[in-house]
Amino acid sequence: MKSYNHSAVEKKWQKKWGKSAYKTQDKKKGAENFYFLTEFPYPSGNLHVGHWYAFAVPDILARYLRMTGKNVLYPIGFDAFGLPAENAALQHGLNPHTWTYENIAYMRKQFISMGASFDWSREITTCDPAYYKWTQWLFLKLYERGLVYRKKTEVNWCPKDKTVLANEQVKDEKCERCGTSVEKRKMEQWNIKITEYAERLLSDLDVLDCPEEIKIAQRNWIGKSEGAEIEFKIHPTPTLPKGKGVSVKVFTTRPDTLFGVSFIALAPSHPFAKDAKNLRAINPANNEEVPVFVADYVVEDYGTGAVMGVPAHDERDREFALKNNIPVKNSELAPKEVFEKFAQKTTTYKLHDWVVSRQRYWGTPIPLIHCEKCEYQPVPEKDLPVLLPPIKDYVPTGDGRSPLAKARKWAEVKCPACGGKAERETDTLDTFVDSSWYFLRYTDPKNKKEFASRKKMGAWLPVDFYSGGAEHTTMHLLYSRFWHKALFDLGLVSDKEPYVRRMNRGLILGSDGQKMSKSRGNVIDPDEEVKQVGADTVRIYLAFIGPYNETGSYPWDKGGIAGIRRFLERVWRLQDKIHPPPRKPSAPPSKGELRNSSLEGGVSRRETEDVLLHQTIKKVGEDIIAMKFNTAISALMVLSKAFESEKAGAREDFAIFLQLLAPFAPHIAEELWHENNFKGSVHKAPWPTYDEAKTREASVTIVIQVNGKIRGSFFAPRGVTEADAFARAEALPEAAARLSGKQIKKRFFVKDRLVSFVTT
RNA sequence: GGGCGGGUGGUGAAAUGGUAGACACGCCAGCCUUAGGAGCUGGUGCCGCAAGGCAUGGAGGUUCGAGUCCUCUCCCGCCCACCA
Repeated sequence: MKSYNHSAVEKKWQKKWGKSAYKTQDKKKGAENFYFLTEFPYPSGNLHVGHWYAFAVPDILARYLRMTGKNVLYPIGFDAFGLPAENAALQHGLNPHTWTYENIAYMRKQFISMGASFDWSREITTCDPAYYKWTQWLFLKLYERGLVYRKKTEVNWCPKDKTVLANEQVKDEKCERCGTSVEKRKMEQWNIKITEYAERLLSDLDVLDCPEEIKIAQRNWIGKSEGAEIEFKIHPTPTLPKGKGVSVKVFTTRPDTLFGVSFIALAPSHPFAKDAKNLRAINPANNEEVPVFVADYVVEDYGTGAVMGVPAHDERDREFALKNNIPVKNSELAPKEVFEKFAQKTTTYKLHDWVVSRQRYWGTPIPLIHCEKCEYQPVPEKDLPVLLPPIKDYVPTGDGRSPLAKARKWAEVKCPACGGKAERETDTLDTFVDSSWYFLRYTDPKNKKEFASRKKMGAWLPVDFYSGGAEHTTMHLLYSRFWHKALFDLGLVSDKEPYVRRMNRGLILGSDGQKMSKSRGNVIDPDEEVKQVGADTVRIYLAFIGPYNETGSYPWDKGGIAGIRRFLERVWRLQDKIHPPPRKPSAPPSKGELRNSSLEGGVSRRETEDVLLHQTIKKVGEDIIAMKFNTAISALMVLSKAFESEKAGAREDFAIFLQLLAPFAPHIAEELWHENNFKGSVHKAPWPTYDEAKTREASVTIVIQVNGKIRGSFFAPRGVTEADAFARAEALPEAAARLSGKQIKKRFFVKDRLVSFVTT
């Protein structure tokens, strides 16, 4: 027999499958559609182990679903706009476009080396004008509906480089490039009214099938809080506008502490902040005058940007009061009838509107035109897409605008409304906009007339299962849910929620248990691992490392991967044992079985094997669906060991084993399938079925407990009666010794499992 | 400070309230050998010669029976943070 040459096997099948083997039709006779989505990657340069974890492991589920008869859409694409491309341009003089597309080409090859069953005919790239035309179109739909508005928002500003900085460009409040302290600066930005959907985003979480922790994270992010606004009249002072009705509204969740108020605190940006020193506020409940302060701890855009200071009840209020020699009023709580007179019930959310303007080059151009006379006008649909113009100088402008503002020819246009002189918006869109609708495009990626046709979307949406990283639980997941709801209201999609089921995967750490990073020197290069042990081994290793359905973190272990390789070597050698049909009479029982069941139940070896086979088919299928690949693989290992111990294995059993292995190790399974003359492709073979009755052994082990301690066990036929079990147990010497001379007060019987005695 | 996850052998981990540690790594012993970091067999939670006892971060509780349920507490990780 040939030895297991993983690279020959993998290359051979990857070549045979090519790019079209997993091309998905919108309809397949007799097969139900299943849309299985994984978050698409940013084309950062090359695949790291995290990519393998994100794409190769879910591929197990995609392949399994296909074998169970589902018509599975498992697409791939690239979230290709973003800052790193622009940084590469600035630092190394590369063109962001070239940089991005070269990365994509390289990563595509790596994805193929994974043996992932992506439908490459549906590949999408968000920086492709054919894609971002529709990002712009959808953005304008939201604009027309009044969901997009302009507002002054704080940005990070580097005074030396005279540029806006992204959060990730700010390290310890200093500019990453020059080390200058970053300032906060207010700039006009485009905002999307996600807060208008806060209530629906909250309530529709109930229908989402995902772990409770994801729902909780979203609820907390939305941060609904029931509270009250209370108006404090301001004692007139010369500096404030004259006239009656000058007052400060505070927001509180504890209006009942109104009697304990000893000061008012304003956010530094509050309109009265400048005059705070001279102001006195009047508590409406008791007409007491209290001082007004400005305090850093009051958040400007939460509540009303002003709080009532109750040092007796609030830790931060107390701290502030102590520092400023404000008296602490040990209060009495106000009765409901009293505070309700002054407190206006309100609901606030922590969720902020979504700032989508970016002063960046490498993003989707915002399709708006500014005219002196007509203000902002949308770019007419016939002029979409607004193409990103090629430029040579990616250095940001000194006034905080995107480098695009330097492309004068591109920026200067006629106003679509009045035909007068006008200028394009030169900011680009946050890349979270691009990724808020990408899964819609996968259903109809080549459509030139629509972002996706109703019919195609109808075939696949909503997404049946969405797998991704925990870091996207709040931002991306919430943005895309919002976007979908907005499109639903516009009548553009048919579902209120984009995803039916969502799961977060864990994290792969370096072998030192630390997060993988170049600076720590613990980065694993998947290409190198694939070269040494093969893609199948790396796939199974990652799936085996820990439960995929939990957000734990698992260190990469060199020894562990060698163990998986050993497993596949053993699988390879199993073919030596294959015996052609008809089945041989059963072989003599092994030691293990003597210990187990054959003495008691009188079962033959063949029956015992059947039980294990049926148990394994059941377990592997159930575990794959639950994304518990680690225990599925363990079951396959157990089955392979059982086959190994046989002198000659049945051909049909080996076929079943290969079918079970196929989703995990697609190449070796296909090779062995082919080499042993099974028909067609193992990946087109149906998933093996099991007989529930045959998953149960004929004999069971009954455990004996006396006063809560385990004192022994015995074999009995399955279904043994309560009376028989007690009689057998009491007769057993180890139990009898504990029971003699005592009175049995209580007996418990758990069918096919346990008897328990309680004595005096 | 808030929220959310976790604490089980030397390690990654298993375990519908019913024999804790499946499977795998590592380690130990032996076999084989073309002397390889290969393969095979057996062993491997802790204490103990044994009988037996003790073990799922710690302390209580419920139960015939708790890793699993309840209360308190300590520690670790992640996310958000002067969010009233």
